[in-house]
Amino acid sequence: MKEFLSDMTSGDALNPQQEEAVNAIDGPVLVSAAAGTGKTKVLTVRFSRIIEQEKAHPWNILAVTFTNKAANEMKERVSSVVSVPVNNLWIGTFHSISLRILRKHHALCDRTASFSVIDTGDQLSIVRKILKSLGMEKKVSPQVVVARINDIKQGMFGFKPNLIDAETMKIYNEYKSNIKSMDAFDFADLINEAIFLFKKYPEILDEYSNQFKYILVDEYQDVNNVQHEWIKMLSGAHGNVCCVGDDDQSIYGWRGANIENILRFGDDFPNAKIIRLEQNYRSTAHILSAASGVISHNKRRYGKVLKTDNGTGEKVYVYGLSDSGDEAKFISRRAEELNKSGKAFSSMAILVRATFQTREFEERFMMDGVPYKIVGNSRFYERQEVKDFLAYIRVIFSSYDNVAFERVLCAPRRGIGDATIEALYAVASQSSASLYNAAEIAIGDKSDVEGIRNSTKIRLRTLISSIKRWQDMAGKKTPIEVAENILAESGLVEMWAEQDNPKHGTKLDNVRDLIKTMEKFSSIREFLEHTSLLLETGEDSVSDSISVMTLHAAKGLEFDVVFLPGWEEGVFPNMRCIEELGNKGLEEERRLAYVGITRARQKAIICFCWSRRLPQGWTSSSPSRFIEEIPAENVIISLNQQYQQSVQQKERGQGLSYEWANMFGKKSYKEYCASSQPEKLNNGYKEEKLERYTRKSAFSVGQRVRHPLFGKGSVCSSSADTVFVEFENGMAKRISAGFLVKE
DNA sequence: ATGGGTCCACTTTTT
DNA sequence: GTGGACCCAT
Repeated sequence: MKEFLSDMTSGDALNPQQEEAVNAIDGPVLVSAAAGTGKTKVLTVRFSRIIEQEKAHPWNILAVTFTNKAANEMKERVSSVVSVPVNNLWIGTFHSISLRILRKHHALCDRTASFSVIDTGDQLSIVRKILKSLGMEKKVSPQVVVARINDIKQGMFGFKPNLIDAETMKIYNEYKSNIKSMDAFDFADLINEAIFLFKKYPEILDEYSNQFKYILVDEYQDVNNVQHEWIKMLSGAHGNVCCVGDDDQSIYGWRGANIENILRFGDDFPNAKIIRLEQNYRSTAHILSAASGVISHNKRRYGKVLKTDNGTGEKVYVYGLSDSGDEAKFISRRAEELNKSGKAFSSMAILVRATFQTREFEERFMMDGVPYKIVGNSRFYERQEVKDFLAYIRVIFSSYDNVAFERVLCAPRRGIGDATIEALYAVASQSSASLYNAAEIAIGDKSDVEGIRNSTKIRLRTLISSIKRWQDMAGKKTPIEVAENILAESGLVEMWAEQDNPKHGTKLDNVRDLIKTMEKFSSIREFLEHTSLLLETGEDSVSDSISVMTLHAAKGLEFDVVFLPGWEEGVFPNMRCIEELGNKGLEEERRLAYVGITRARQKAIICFCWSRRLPQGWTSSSPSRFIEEIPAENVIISLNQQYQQSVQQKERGQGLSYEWANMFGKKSYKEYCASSQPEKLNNGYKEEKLERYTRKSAFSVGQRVRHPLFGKGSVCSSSADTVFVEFENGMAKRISAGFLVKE
């Protein structure tokens, strides 16, 4: 088996704990690997060592990761050492591995070989339809129903389905039969159906557990109950399972991840060996202590001591700014300065709690000419034009795909509307056929479907014949040729051109980007599989750019400099998390904070704002409790001038709130500033420099103003042309400066 | 019956 | 800025 190793890797320098983790090949092993301790290295070396010791062939090792990104990285690393075609390797996400298994046994799960995989958006439109048909559209929001359906499927209710009320169950069952008639599975189904197969057909389980002699699981702390069962079943025969994870980085509880799975590994797998990796190779001591300080406030955890030889380094820097625009400006300037002093933009990242925060940075970077990229869930596949285009491809591939066909009917508008679609659905359910089949029936010469006029019938006929032509092409030509033909003849291009806003990249360009990736696929089927599991799109790693992404997307990555904006109560920790899940939610938020800080090799810069532009409007906010939780000796806190003024204002008016009192160590704001106001930032960046960048506003903070409609009030914060005012009638609003008169 | 308009609430994190 | 629900002119 050594012949598969292109290179002997035993020379890789591993520390004693890593070495132990790599060599404990047989039997259950849990590697508790804290941030930056070489977890990926252990996994890949272990992979090749199994082969090196002639324990198994490369295709007898199953490696499961959580994200596609992690899977791709692992594939890359492994294939640099193991000379086997990537397609023979079983490295992938739970979803992609399950999909591979289901494709092979599709008939046993009541699906055709070309079943499709639907995404959350599709789920939403199906549920919307169901709610309408049950007359419940006013009663529950489809989002809530979809979330609930996924909760059920992800094993959030354990094995007690009686916890679910009858109404939800009714929708749930309706949804299930809908999906089946569409010849589709949703994400959760992929894993559930695999388990179903294993249970119902023991010979299939045997087949796979014999094949997978060794199982490696990455990010074990994020495994949900269903995935946990999946692993247990596959490893049951031999128990050769190695799970790597960090309980302090479990951040997918909302998706069903159950942190208890990692905490109780020893109960699940008796005689399990537990190995801890605590030597950190990534960050400096200040950063590590800051992160450890924060996470130590969590109760339910293994607890660990992180060590580093990387030197003391710089303290974590915390900066208070007046508003989210200032925050973006500050980070943009700071990044530019660091870049001028020799740091590549690509070694810096901005990690946000929620995607809406990225917008402010996009705008700022565009203005300042700082190269940036929004990483990860770019929502590319959720773009309207991408979905439009993919709908055509999906219909060509599977005529059962109702969601896609409905979209095709209406994009572009072709004189077919709600009434026709409803009529078609009626036909479909009557003859238990798909929407597409219903259309085929309806356009027949003799058919006379109620609610469809003759003119509509002609339009439908044109569309169906186009689709038939494309289907025919798909059998003979390359995916790209088919795609180009669709673009040319569907009318999509014209529609997008009309909708396009010249400010952004055009919709056609976005779709062209997608079409470019089709090159890699020899069939539409392969291409759709790629898109259905939302694999990475283009590699836009062309230029040296700063990365902007969510904290979730940042897990597993590292950067020299990490900016952590938006550390305010409500944003981070996120209010809804705490409301919905209480202390459990708070602990998960704290783990996110831990993930964020530990991404940094050299510098971690945290920001918080006095007022923030949220999607709904402006709010004033107080600093995140996580800031207080950073040990004082590892952090420098300072406030910009506008922030100071705002605090003074507040102090004078109604006294410091409880958060403030904590924040400043029970001192008044003035005492606080006197004692700890730092003159310089670590690299000589002076306070006044930031001020110079701040455009003068017509109104100063605290200024009394009058508005023609809302009456008198005082200014809380203001930028050049917008002012945030707290009115005497209790309202607080963001007002354009032109409407305000000084009192 | 269709589609353009306008008003509305809504955005936590992802396979 | 975004998508959906709803209204009204065609």
